[in-house]
Parts: sequence; C-alpha cells; structure tokens
Amino acid sequence: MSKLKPNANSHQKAKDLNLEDIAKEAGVSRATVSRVINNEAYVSEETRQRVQHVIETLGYSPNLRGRILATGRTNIIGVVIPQSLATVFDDQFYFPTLLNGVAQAANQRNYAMLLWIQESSTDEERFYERILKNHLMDGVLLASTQQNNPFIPRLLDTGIPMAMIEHPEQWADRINFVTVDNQAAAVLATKHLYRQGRRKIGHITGALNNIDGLKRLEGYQQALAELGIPYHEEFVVEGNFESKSGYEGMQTLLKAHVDAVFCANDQMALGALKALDELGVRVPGDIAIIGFDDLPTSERNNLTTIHQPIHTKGAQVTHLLLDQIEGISSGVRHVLLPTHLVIRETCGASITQRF
Amino acid sequence: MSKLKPNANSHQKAKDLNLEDIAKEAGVSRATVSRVINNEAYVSEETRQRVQHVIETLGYSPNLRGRILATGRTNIIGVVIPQSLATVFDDQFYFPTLLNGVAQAANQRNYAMLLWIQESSTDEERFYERILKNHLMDGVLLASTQQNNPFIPRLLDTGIPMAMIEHPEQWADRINFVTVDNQAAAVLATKHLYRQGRRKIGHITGALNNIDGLKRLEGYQQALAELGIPYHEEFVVEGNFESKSGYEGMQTLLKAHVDAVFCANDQMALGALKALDELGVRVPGDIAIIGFDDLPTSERNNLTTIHQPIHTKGAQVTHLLLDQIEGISSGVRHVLLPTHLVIRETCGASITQRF
DNA sequence: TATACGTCTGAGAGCGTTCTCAGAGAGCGT
DNA sequence: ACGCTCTCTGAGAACGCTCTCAGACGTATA
Repeated sequence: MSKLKPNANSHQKAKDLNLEDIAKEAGVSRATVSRVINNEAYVSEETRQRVQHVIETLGYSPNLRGRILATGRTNIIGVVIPQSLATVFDDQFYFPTLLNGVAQAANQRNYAMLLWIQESSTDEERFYERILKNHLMDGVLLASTQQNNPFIPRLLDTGIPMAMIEHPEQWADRINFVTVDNQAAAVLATKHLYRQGRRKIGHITGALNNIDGLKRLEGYQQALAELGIPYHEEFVVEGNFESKSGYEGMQTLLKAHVDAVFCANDQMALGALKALDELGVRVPGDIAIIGFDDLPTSERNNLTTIHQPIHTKGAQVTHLLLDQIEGISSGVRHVLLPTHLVIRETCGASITQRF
Repeated sequence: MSKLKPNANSHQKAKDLNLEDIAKEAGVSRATVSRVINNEAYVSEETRQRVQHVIETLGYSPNLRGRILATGRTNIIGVVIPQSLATVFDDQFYFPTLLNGVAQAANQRNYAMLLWIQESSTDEERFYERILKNHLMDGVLLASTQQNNPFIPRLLDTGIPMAMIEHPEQWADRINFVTVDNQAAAVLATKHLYRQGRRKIGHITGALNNIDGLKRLEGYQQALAELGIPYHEEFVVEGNFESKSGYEGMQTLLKAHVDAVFCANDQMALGALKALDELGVRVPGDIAIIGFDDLPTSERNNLTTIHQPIHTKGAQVTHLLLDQIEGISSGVRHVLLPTHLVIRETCGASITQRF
C-alpha cells in the first residue's frame, strides 16, 4: 500500500477516505471507482476486481453528502404527522404499526425515513421552510384525516412527490393514496349485526370532520337502506374516536333502546363496553357491539371488529411514493385495501358462524 | 429586476434559485449573501438590508444539500429502534410518546429526526453501512433495553455522538443517557403496598434480560429487605412485559396466596387484573395491584401505578445528544428522571391517603 | 486498407454551499 | 505623511461525489 490511512489510530476524527484515495490506490481515475461502486457497465472485469479489492481492504464507503449534492437525490422520504393526529388520537396502536410498515418498505428499497411530528403550529412552518423548500427529501408521505388540511395544497404546489395514507378528499385526483374501503367495511359490520337478528342497530360515529368517520357513517346508512330498515336519528350519536365519547355515546343510545351498536372504532367500542359493564347490561345478550380497527386490546376484550391491514397500508403507500419518485409509475394511483370482519364474542354470533 | 426567475410558471421543475442568483440580483458576491443568511458579523447594515430584500422578494431559501456538503453537518439525528423493541413490546404507548418528546426537542433546536426501525436483522447492517458510515446523521439516539446489545460498541467505535434512552449497562461511563430511577420507583411501589397493610407482596417481573426489568426486581427485593420481610421465591414470577405474561403470572401467584402484587409494568398489571376479574377475586379487597408506566389505559382501569415522564425523557435525551454534537457539553452526562406514585383504586389506599 | 462500432478509461465540469485569505477603504494616533 | 487597526467585501478553493465528453483501443465489416 503506497498510502497510509490517515489518523488510523485516532479515535476522534479519522479523516474519511474518499473516491480520490481509492482511485490513487487502485491506479485508476475517480470516475472508474465511481462506476464500480454504482455497478455501471463498461468497466473491465479486471479493473472492477482490483478496485473492489481496494475498497474492501481500506474499508471505504461513499460519502452520502457528496452523492446527495451531485445527484440531487437524498434517498430520504419524509413522513409527516400533523399535530391533530399526534395529540388528539388516543389510539396508540395505529401509528407505530403504520410506521413499521413504512419503515419496512423504505428499508427494502434503500430509503431512510425522516419523521416529522408537528407538535406545535410553528413546526409546520419550520418543516416547510427548512426541509421541504430545500429538497432534503425526495418525497413526502402525509398522514392526514383532517378535512381541508391546508397543508395539502401547499405541498402540492411545491411539486414534490407525495402520497397520502388516508383519502385526500378534493385533491384525490392529484395525489397517490392508500386507504381502506371504510364504507364497504361499515356496510359489512352493520349487516353482520342484522344477520344476528338485531333490528335496532345504533351507531357511534367517529369525528365527522374526518373522512374515515364520514365514510363509516355513510356505510352504516347504506346498509340500513339496503336492508330496508328506516333510519332513526336517535340511533346515531356523534363521537370523536376517543374512548370517552364511546362511553358517553353508549349511555345516550341506551335511552333509545338499541339492541346493537356499530362503533366507528375500537377505542369507542371499548368505552361503550365499559359503560355497559358498569350498568350491568349484558353483551351480547342485551346489546351487541362491533368495532373497527382490530387493536391488540380488542382481542383481549373479545370485541368483534373490522380488521384493517395497517402495516400493509404503510408499506403500500411507501411503494406508491417511491414508484413516483423513481419514475416507475406514471399518473396518480389509488389503492383501496380490503378489510375483513373478525368475529369474536361481542356481536353474538354463534360458534358455527365464526368458522 | 434584471433577472427573471426561470420557469416561474412551470409547475414541474422550476429551477431553484441559488446563492449566485441572489448575489447577482443584489449586486454583491456569493460570500456576502452567505454572510447575510448566516447572520455573520462584518456586513454593513445597508448591504444586509438590500440582500435581505432580494432574498425575500425572490423567495429564496438556501439549499440544504449544498450546505451539508460544505459544513459536514446535516442537522439530522437518527433515532434507532432495535428489532426487539419494535416487535416484542405490545406496549404501544411508550414509543409514540417518546418520539413526540424527541421531536419536540429536535424541532426546537432545528434538527430533523431520522427514524430507523429495525424490522429485520439485515436492517441493522444496512443502517450501519448506508447511514452511519457515511455521516448522514450528526448523532444517534439509541433506544435499547436489551442486555449486551452488540450494536452499542459498534456505534461507539464509529465515534459518532450518541445518547441512549435507557441505561447502557457496561458502557455507561462512555455514553450519555437518560433514564428513570427504576429501582427507587420499585422500592416506592412495594413499600406503598406494605403501608396498605399487605404483607404477602408478590412481584411479576419484566423481561430479565432487560435492565429496567432487572432494576425493578432489585427494587422490590431492596424494599422487602428494608421492611424486614423475608424474600419468598414463590412470590416472584418471571414475566416479559407483555400482558399475557401478567395474566399467567397472576394465576401462578394466586396459588402462593399473595395479598398484593407489584407488576413490573402496566401491561402485565392489566393482564393480572383480567385474570383476577375472571376468577372473581376482588381488587383491592382480596389482592392489591400496582403497576409501572402509567399508560392512558391504566387511568381508565383505575390502576395504581408508577408514573414515568416518557415525553420528558425523549426531550431530555435529545438535548443531551445535541449538546454533545454542538460541543456545548464536555464529558458524559447522565440524567435520572424522577417518578411518582399515582394512587388510584387497585392498591386499596383510602381516599385520604390519595390526597 | 479504410471505416464503423463497441468497450473501456480519464479529464474535468458541475452540484450549492461555506470558509479562508487578501485587499480596499475608513478612521485614528503619532 | 505614515502605520495601524477595524470594517467590509470579493475571489476562489474546498467539500466528495456524478456525469458528460472525448479519446484510446480492439474487433468486426465493407
């Protein structure tokens, strides 16, 4: 070796090797080393071997910062979690699972994930200024279920590739997204209660400024219509996805003498179950309950619910985004993931119906 | 304006402005613009104003990629969540809360957060190769409670600034960390049960290859010793932090006729409560239960528990790391955050004791 | 033999900043 | 008038990579 690794014994700031060092050592040019590293064609097998060998013995790996500047690509995607979601939701299951899905897909395709949790309103501005305008990220994943999120058009204006984890509402024709067929799932849930012989089916809605909440309500209404059951206003209580609103909503619905309740998510269903438990109402004897999400807790509570593939959702939306970034796909793509009913005990289905 | 913003009407790829553009427009050099942007001294007020004005009217903001290469700093910190934690834990509250804390502190100090969830074992290698060796991050936050995590010495070897969210065990003298005084908290919990008149106090441990689990067990033992109560082996069951192990552990402890149980976390305490509920054992009448963590669910279940400031933990450890990165602090720093007892109903404390 | 084409390689520009250095000019004391 | 210091500014190198271009060489084709 004609060149010593500088400061090889200094623990603190061993100057990193760069392309030039490898080039010199291997007796080739920087360009050739670059070609070897990026697995490009037009390098003779002999040269490739020699360069590879030098790279390995010296333990070189390319400096991402230089590459980023040269290529204009960072291989980083941003995941933005708006304030509303970060603080309001008490469902602590959704995001970790979603992020796991995103991480898996991103890792697989050699991207890293920049997580941006907007805790305060100034965070949004900071994100916009610092990160977005300056192209630190190749694309953005936005988790938003809030209606008319002003962040969306802003993001669109920058022209940065983006995809959403929920339905983007009025911007749907311009944005890739993955979501679950909320309405169909709600129809499924409601009809399942009907099939158990229930006729006075109530509904505790999710937050109605939220597309998921809205779609689930519409599904409930659609099911009733298709079943020929009249819609009773007093059978519907507006909740907000938090368990407390399920707890209180259930107390209201009891006065309307429902015999079944479809809750727009499991958190509220658990709240409802707690209310029923405290009042000594039997489940599913007196009232059948069905939720939405299939949280881990729901299994422990034997709650019948709609399962949605959250992990898959995260992975899929990431692939959508990366396809767009890498120019693999053209045009906007939408994915509607299927849900399925998980029958446990709170709906009153008999064992035979369960299998 | 002598120069038009190029492609100002093209939505797709409006070429970004750079320092040069601003410099030309303001009739100064690149260096001066850079000085203005970075708020350096030695720029005349008049020049500063003029440059600032051009920057604002043209809507320029500096390209981070260029800056990153020039400064060698990315203003990105990495948060690594090892596989063991991402998949094993069913406690879905801890991480989101922790991340919120990290995000808050990082945002505040103008850093972004790169989240690295190690789902598969190859992810660790990839992290090491791609991200770490290439200095894409200025520092790393490691969440690990696993004993003898081989990742730690590896990370130390790279010399990258790092901090840990749990106790780093044998590397404690070389690593910044923030944790909670698990042992003291466990003493507190155990003695609280004693003060309620309980004498046959059991313990369902956490995973014992985990420093938190270990420290809580030691705290339990210390309390017994200080209270002069002999240690009964059959009063201690090994759990793994998951609710199921609490559920099963409780069944075992019932056979040992304990009259109180300190569970090493709330998940297990909830599992224990479920077991007791199913068997018709009264809480706190027959058996008192105390947990650890203070999850949101715990409040709903009236579980007495130890509260630990998770959000603060995330924020503090981030400040520790950033201080190290920015050279504000010298030497290794450790922070032990205080916990406190949250008295609810499952411990049998009377109202007066609660306030 | 002349031409064409495919393979391989190196020189050097370019990405957008920061940072060092040198120099111009102003103000001041001697 | 001179030297000195202090403020302000610009030129240009540096960061570490990619990518284009041109040229050298070898082989196949006319």
